[in-house]
Amino acid sequence: MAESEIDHESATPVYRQIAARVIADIEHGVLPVDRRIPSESDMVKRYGVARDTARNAVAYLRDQGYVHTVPHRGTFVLDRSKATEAE
Amino acid sequence: MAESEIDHESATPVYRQIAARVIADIEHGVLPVDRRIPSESDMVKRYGVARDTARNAVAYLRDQGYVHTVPHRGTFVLDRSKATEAE
DNA sequence: CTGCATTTGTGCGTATGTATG
DNA sequence: ACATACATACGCACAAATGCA
Repeated sequence: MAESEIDHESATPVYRQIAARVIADIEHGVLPVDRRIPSESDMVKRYGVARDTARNAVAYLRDQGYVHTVPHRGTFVLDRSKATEAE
Repeated sequence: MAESEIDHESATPVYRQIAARVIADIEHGVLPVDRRIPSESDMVKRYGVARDTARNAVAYLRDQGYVHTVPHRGTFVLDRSKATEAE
């Protein structure tokens, strides 16, 4: 389903829209635990956004406990089954 | 914890409060001439303010002749001993 | 070991929109 | 109208670490 384009007019920030896609891929198993999610550059190319925005999306995912970033290697899906979230 | 927190209720703008700290560090030699002052990101993290506010603080410091900014490098302490201020 | 591509880290420049006092 | 402040978003440049041929 490619009905998913970034909507710059939406009230939902672009970085949240991108994060939502990654989350969906995680939830649907497209991105299993330990799998590397698309790099910032990938997001820039795929969605035509600024790197800043891609970084924001990744930061958000990290914030939500979905992934963890390894410097210079990438950002990987975390195992949330036994997550210890504080919300 | 820090005795020096930003006071959002103060009549003194947040950016001026932050600038005042940097100035104090300069005056006290904590930040010697040519030393890079905390980046905008640092200020954002340390004081929990928006980048816009951090930028305002730096702009103010520049305005007062305390520092000079080198694009993509950082903002550095100026030698004011022989300052040529226009005031 | 060397060179190169990839990827994240860092830092500033700029602009827009929103909200408050 | 204006200053202050926050959030978002695009752009540019360079550094540093990693991985692999």
